[in-house]
Amino acid sequence: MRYWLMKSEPDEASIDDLSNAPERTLPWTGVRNYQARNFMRDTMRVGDGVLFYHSSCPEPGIAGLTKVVSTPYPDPTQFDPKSPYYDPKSKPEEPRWMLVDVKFVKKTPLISLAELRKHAELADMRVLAKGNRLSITPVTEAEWRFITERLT
DNA sequence: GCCAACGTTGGC
DNA sequence: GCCAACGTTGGC
Repeated sequence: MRYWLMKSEPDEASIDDLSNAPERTLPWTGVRNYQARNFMRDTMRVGDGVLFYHSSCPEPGIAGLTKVVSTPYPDPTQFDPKSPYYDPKSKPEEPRWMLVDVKFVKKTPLISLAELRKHAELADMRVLAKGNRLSITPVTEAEWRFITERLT
């Protein structure tokens, strides 16, 4: 069992959108970064815990707890010419972008970026590293426990 | 809107 | 394979 933090712009998919989705589950579409893709394709397992993070918004921070509920499969938006995530270089017989489904577990009071930065226990979190732009980052068990037991 | 940081592209 | 140019991310 591993732990992750996944960023989503709430304008596109917020924790409430996830909560209101059928089965409270959404496919994690739109990742177009190889490192983030590799995490979903190669390392994630069904049942992994996911911190759901709101980014590029007035109040960035952790907004809820979710979990991985599928094995990897091709992101359908890469083949849809009308999608902003369309990738003309990707072919169905050799899909470039893979994703997993993520399911709502619970909403948390928003744990802001500033709050996360206050705690020495979280100082090494990948998502807080200077210059980090990865939308999916690993979270250690200690970080997960600190956040889920102490900050929510 | 700014801009630092980073990933990708493409010419060579 | 190098690396400059360009595009994107994302907090502020």
